[in-house]
Amino acid sequence: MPELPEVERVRLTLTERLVGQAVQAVDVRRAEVIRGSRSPRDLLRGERITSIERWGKQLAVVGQSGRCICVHLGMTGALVCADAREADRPHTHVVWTLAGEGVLTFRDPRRFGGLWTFPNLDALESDRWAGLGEDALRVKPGALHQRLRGTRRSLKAALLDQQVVAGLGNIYVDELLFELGVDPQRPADTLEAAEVRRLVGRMRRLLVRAVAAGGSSVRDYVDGSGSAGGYQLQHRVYGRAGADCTRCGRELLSGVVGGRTTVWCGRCQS
DNA sequence: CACCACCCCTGGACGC
DNA sequence: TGCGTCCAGGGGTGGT
Repeated sequence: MPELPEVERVRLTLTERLVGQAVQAVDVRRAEVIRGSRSPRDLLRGERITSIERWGKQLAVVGQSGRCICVHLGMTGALVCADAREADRPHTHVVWTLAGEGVLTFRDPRRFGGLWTFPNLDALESDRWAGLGEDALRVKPGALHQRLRGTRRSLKAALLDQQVVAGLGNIYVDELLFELGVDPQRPADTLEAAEVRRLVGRMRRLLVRAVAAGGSSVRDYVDGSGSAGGYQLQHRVYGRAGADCTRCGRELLSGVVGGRTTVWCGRCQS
């Protein structure tokens, strides 16, 4: 579930709790979640954490040497900095013991997420993040228009594609298309420049509001301090198939678009 | 290029 | 109570 707003909440909460802390020990309980070197040094043992970065739905925990760990939360991943009891929770695959007190844990029941280690942030950016589109909070209308023009897929499928723009998932694409009043099946290459400008503006507003509300906790998302978000209470379409459109009252439709369950209003989005 | 089926994996909801 | 089935959607892959 973690999309840009949730991952940004993790970044903000971990920045508060983790930056400046030193990693004393690393316990890898399930090695296959680490794609890349498993050397304790590469997992930041003995390092002080200097920053937490984000690109789209991915995070980087950066150490003083420049070494970094890229974290992708997948569907059910959580990166939590809390007291040592956090390490006892099921599906906790990696535990970093911090020098002061407390631990950082990577937990992921479904294991769609994972960790990638890099010698420095430049290597992460060039080897892994270079394949992503621009971050959804930073992309400019011109650049996005360029990408959308190049594909005949549905707008929904294009916006879900992390190579087009990084950070949106099923929840926020559906919410955004409702805000825009645009049919999810509309071909991406039919949007005009003015429409893309409006899309970028609404996308930014939607994401900023979702971050401010703590992100969406639909099932099990929690931030870097273990707290759930509240934006799920403001969803207009996601998870509301069959309910009434908040704008016109008509029953919301549900179907598969871009390979994903999609909810929209047949009247407001046509 | 676009779409599809299928894969990774677990938990929760639901029907009987 | 418990069991089977389906679904959730972050990704990837290989075939049509």
